[in-house]
Amino acid sequence: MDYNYSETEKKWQKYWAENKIYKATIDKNKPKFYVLDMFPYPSGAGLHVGHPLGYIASDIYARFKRLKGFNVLHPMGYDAYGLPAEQYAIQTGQHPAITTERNIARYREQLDKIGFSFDWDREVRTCNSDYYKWTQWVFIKLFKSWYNKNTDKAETLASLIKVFEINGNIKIHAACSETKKFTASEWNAMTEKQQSDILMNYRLVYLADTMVNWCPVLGTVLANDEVSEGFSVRGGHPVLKKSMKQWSLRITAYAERLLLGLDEIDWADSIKEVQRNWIGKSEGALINFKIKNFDNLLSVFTTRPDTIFGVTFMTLAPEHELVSTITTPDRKETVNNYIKETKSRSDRERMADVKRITGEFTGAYAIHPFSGKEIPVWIADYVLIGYGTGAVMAVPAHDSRDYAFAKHFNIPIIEVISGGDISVESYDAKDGIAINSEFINGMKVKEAMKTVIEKVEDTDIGERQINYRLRDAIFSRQRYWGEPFPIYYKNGIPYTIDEKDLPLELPEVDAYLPTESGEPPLARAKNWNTKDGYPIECNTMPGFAGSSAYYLRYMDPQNRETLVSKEANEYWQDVDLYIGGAEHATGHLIYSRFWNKFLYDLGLVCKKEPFKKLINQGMIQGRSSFVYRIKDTNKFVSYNLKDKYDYSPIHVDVSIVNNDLLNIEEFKNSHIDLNSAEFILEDGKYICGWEVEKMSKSLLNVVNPDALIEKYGADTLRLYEMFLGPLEQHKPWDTQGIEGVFRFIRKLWKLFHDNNNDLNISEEKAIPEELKILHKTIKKVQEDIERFSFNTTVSSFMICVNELTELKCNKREILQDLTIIISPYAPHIAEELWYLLGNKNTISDAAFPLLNEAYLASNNFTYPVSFNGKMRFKIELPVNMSIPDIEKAIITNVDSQKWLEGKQPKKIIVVPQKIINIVI
RNA sequence: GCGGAUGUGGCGUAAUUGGUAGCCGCGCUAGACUUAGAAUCUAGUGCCGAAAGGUGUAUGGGUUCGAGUCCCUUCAUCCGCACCA
Repeated sequence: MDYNYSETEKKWQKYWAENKIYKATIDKNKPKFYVLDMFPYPSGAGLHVGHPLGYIASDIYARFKRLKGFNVLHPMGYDAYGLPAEQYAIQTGQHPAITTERNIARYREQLDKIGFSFDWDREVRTCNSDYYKWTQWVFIKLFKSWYNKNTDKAETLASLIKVFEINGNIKIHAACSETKKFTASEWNAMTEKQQSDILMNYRLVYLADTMVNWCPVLGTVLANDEVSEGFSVRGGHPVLKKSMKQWSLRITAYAERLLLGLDEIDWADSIKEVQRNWIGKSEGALINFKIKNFDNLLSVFTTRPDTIFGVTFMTLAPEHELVSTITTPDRKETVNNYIKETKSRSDRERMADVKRITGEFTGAYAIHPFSGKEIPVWIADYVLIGYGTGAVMAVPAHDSRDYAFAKHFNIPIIEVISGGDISVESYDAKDGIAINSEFINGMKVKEAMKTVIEKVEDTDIGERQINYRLRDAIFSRQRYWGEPFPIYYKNGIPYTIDEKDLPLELPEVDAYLPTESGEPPLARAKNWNTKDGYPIECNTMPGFAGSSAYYLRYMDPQNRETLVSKEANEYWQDVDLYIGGAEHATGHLIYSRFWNKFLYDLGLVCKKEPFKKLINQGMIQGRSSFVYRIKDTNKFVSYNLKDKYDYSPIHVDVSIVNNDLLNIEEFKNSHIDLNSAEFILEDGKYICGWEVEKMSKSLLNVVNPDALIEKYGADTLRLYEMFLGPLEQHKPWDTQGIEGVFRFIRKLWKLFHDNNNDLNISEEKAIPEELKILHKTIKKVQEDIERFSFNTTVSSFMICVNELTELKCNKREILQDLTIIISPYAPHIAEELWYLLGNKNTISDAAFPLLNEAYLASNNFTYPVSFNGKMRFKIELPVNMSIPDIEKAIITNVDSQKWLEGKQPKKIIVVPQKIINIVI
């Protein structure tokens, strides 16, 4: 009999839950620490071993911080709205709430078994009306706000209306959709509908006709981050571009602040880079070109104003509004045909075939603003209507796309920046001297840019401009299982539902499908009207709505008056450590930063950035096993013999493979066709091959944490997940290796117990050697955990226990501190040992032992001695020995003589307490 | 194409600041205990070599007394973005 993990773990989990050991309350005498996991979407498949990786890491960190005297907030909840439950509902008629509830129960059961220190009293579920009330509430705030570029923050719409009434929109500097200028009297004369339409251009959530990503299979529009290469990220269904009236989030107003904020937060460079990319800032100039014979101006955005004298043609997107106006009659037919052709090509086709160069001349000419030369105006699909002005000044000498186009259509190429060879390729680098460029000749690129922009502004033909790739986020979904919009329509004008009437609860419907007229499922709801009979919005909010402020709600989850109280927000402030997957880089992580900045502007939260430190845990990959079927037979050949046959590899369930050995009986029983299978064995065994793949049901390589907990206990699982390797790295799961950690747990137990499994603790004083082992471990563990190196701490625990076992150390003085430092990793066994040592409180209330460097000091140091950088032997010398003495000692040493071979060393390098290197 | 990350034994990995490459664990080999197995324990285990020794951190080069670590080159894998003007 040794350690009974199963009984012990259950006992302490019960104790922790019943005594609410992990309940967090505001305590101003203690510093706060907020550790957050990205809350899961509770899928029907339950957790596999990859899911809890991040939760275990954050739990260890949370428990560690608590031992270090912090007041730790460590909550958990569920991102409960989402497509899978709804798709399931469509198929089965089962209400998604029921499926979701069931999945949550299963998740909770699995999570509980792992022994997390979550404060479950703070649980949130995005689909609960007392939670989504606040999602709707923020929506209303966004609806009633506009972005003032002068103050660089969001303000309430009332302030905007006041300005309109006095000055119209002439002086307003706002983040807004394109709006005609109007005066105060014009404003005051407008109908309510007209005013509403104008205000829509300013609101931070707005209703507008937008080109959206329409996914016919899912029956809904999707945001840009939910689409990848023309397919939906969830489900992989084709996505089309379509113009529809949709709610959008004016996240572009915050582009610059979202970009700047990245410099203040401690996130991995890779993910910051992804966000910078997504925001896609480019600085340059907006320049207006006159068009020959027309009054219209053609404005283009360029990041290379320095190359303006190299413009030899202009290119418009085929959808550009000027195309129909300026195309000459003789070119009309050709141009129209080209437009028609481009329209028929989907985005996906366009992307797939980037190399194809197409375009047509419109017959019109633009006038160069400086040289006055005539420049032909073309249309081509390499220019995107959605970016900049949808038109470019083409400089073939210094832009590779323009170059390819010019070559293809035989348009002149003028070199204006020296440094490249434009007969071969375009010279795109921003490095060189301006030539053939009148007033900027001889200037370097940077100076030339500045000079041109100044001239452009002075002569009133354009202005300095910054562009962003970031688009406003489409915020409505034509689905059932999401937050209803707190919006109703009166005479076609959208109004918000009164805040005091929130939450607007999700209604029941008879089917989770669009109506026959194509309206979203909510249109099926009975009485989906206000009490005055006005129709309520039928779209629902997207997945990221509910996750955008959940970290705030955790601070004050039961508050019925507000999203988060000032007191709670000022105490918990922001998330100190956030752990989750990198797949949310451009979705959740950018939306919630936006959401937070908006709430900050309104004075509702005190921090500009929600997540101070972010760690993206790596993916746990599956280790698939294979058997090899000889073609056209029911015979299977063992791994090392397979090459003698013509075979095909077949996935086999990893649960019937142990250490690459196939359990033949279970394999035969796994399918009727295999009952009569024959095997070609090696040494009487069937050896399976293996490969690292994604962990997935279909590849038969899913490993379930419950089964491992059953067999080895939660502490072992926790330690092993950490032991696998660095948290941020992707790594394959190999169940085999867990045995080593399991042995370690039992070894730890044995330190405290005799051969009869009776507690056996000595009260004797520890010897220096034992103290050195302990304090070496304390030092290593606290250093490693602060740099999130969890795998190395597990090794140092093993080393520590190995060394103490060697010394047969069972002294309380050592073991009690060891129990504390190990408790964040293996909380159950630690709690049990703590209890057995006679402590009455929970180990979570213990203090992390203080490091005493004095125990680590040593009189001697064992120097590795190298000759020309190669280590040859070791020598133990006193640490206080002077360098000349060390040199003397080493030169006269017998071992040195052998390596010197009678030669005189050229040089001896002594790095005290590091190394000795002799150069010969 | 651009940007980012990674590359060390049969496998997962370690080496925090340029200072003993391979810690810890898996696996493997041999042995002990056992009727047998499991479990446990002991020893060994980068590669070549009987040994002495040589060699070795994706590749090739460089800096240095000394490089897995710094610089340059090439290659491979993964991720993100992709006509963004």
